[in-house]
Amino acid sequence: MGEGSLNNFVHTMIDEDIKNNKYQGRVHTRFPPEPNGYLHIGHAKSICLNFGTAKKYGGLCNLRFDDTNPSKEETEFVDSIMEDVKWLGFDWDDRLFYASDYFEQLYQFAVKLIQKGKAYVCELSPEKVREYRGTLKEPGKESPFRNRSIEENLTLFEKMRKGEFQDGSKVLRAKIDMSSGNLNMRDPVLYRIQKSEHHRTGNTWCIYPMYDFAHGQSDSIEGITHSVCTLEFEDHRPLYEWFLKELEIYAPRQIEFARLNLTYTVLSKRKLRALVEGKFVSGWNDPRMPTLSGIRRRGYTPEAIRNFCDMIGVSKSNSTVDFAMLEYCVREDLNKKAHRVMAVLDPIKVVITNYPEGQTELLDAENNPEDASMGSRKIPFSREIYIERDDFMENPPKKFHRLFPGGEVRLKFAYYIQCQEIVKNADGSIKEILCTYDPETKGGWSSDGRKVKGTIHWVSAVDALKAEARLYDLLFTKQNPDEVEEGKEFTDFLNPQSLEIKTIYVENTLKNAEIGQRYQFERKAYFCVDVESRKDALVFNRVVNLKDSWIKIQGKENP
RNA sequence: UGGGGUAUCGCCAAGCUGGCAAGGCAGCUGGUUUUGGUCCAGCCAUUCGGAGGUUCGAAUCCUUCUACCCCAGCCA
Repeated sequence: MGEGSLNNFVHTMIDEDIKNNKYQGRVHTRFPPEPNGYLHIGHAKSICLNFGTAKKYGGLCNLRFDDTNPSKEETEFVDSIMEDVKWLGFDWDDRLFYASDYFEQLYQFAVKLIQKGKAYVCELSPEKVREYRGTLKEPGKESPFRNRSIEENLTLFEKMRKGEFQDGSKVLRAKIDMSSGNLNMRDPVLYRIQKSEHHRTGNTWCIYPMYDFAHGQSDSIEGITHSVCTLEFEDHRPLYEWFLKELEIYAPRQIEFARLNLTYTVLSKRKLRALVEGKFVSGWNDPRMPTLSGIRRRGYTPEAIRNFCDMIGVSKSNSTVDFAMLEYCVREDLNKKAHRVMAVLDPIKVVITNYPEGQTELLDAENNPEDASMGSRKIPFSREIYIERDDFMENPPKKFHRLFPGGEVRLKFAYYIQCQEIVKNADGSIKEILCTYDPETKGGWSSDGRKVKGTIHWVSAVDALKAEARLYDLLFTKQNPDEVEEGKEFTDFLNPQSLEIKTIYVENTLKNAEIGQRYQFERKAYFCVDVESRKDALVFNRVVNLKDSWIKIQGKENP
């Protein structure tokens, strides 16, 4: 949907509407978040669908905050939502709206309904309302206040607005059908009394419209053609349509699609909030969170997210997307964009015994083999270097083509080295590895046609910079953390290894790495400079590992 | 017999005017490679939740059964 190129059932419906000249060929959507939390990857699906659809059809998409419940909504959230939508790459131009913009209009709509004898003020307590509503299988009972006169309803409703009644003492209800199989049609509440301050209208109102009474009418006022929402609103559609019909106003078409579910994570505001409030993560923007702010900090790109939304499609079946698909999307994007750089995450020292002591030379290293225009850099090489601990094995298995006693490997961009000796500590662990290099192989090429099986990465010990690496992994150990047995909570399945902090060595060209910059640490993973990073204390977040087929081979050889 | 939905490869998902199952992810085989990365080539549903039926022919139409999801907030 980033390009609006893929088709889906929503587009099929729009195509029909266009063919039938419904809405005169217009396409106008909206993204309607409630500002009561941070946006997550599931919202990205909706954003891409709504803005993407508008783009595809040359239409418009509004950003509208559904702020009808003052007790839950805050300005902090509207700010973060706007930031996230922009970051994702979408623009609402001058069409920023709030349901609260329409409070007066909505009030007048309610008055109209009362005048038509289609709404009444009900004084049943919340408990009684529930009781009278009936159950899923049994019809409800009519409220004793259902047949008040229009005049009395008008007076009472006006007094509600004036603040003459206590919170919860009265509500305005639609008069529809207490025996409907669809509970939403059993005289739904339109307005409740809530004397709390609204983030935008302050204290000018003490009655607030319910979602059902605000959403469709807001869509109508804005001239929305296709009101796309998630599946759970499917049984609200008859009500959505009932209001527009009774109010005799322009009617958009509501279309429902399946919300996103992702393996190994949770995507409900309630649970995400619980993770933040329970300090299981550092905040809404913790790089392990599926929030857009978390994902952004982690190092995901908007392009990768948009591509992901294109890839997963849009349908009505309740599905759970494999987290691997998201990871595929970032790798694909970062492979093209990220500078390659060398970093050793788990160092072991190698001394090149025949290399002159105290000497340092600069070697050429290309920044991205996928894109020559990204140029090259100079990296320092010296007598002592660090290599990755698992790039050396004293007793290598078959097919291990890295460094081992007597073996020769290529140090990427540098020289061929051969392992001569292992120096151990008193406890038997390896202290350092002594190697010799072949001066004729500078740059990593040999003129005699000799072949080496492996190429490994390294950093010059004296030149390397120490840095902090935050290695993130899946937040949960369970594919579906929402599915918990009796007595357990979703937080019981948090992955204790979701964050590992290490001190690593990186090549000194990273000295001026800027916050938000993404790199590929050769042969390891993509990393992104964290917001907490400083010049003298670099911090890198692991975005995602590179694919590693060696672990597969290893598993097969040594089961 | 509450109402509303959904069922196509391990995971997403096309297909819906009936004509003989796209694509992606994952996986598997090979090839290229100064990243065991990328890239390239090949493989991966005789079958479309089950059972009947209509038809020369059905994932697509009809009947019926089954499974799963959503709804009893003065939340959205």
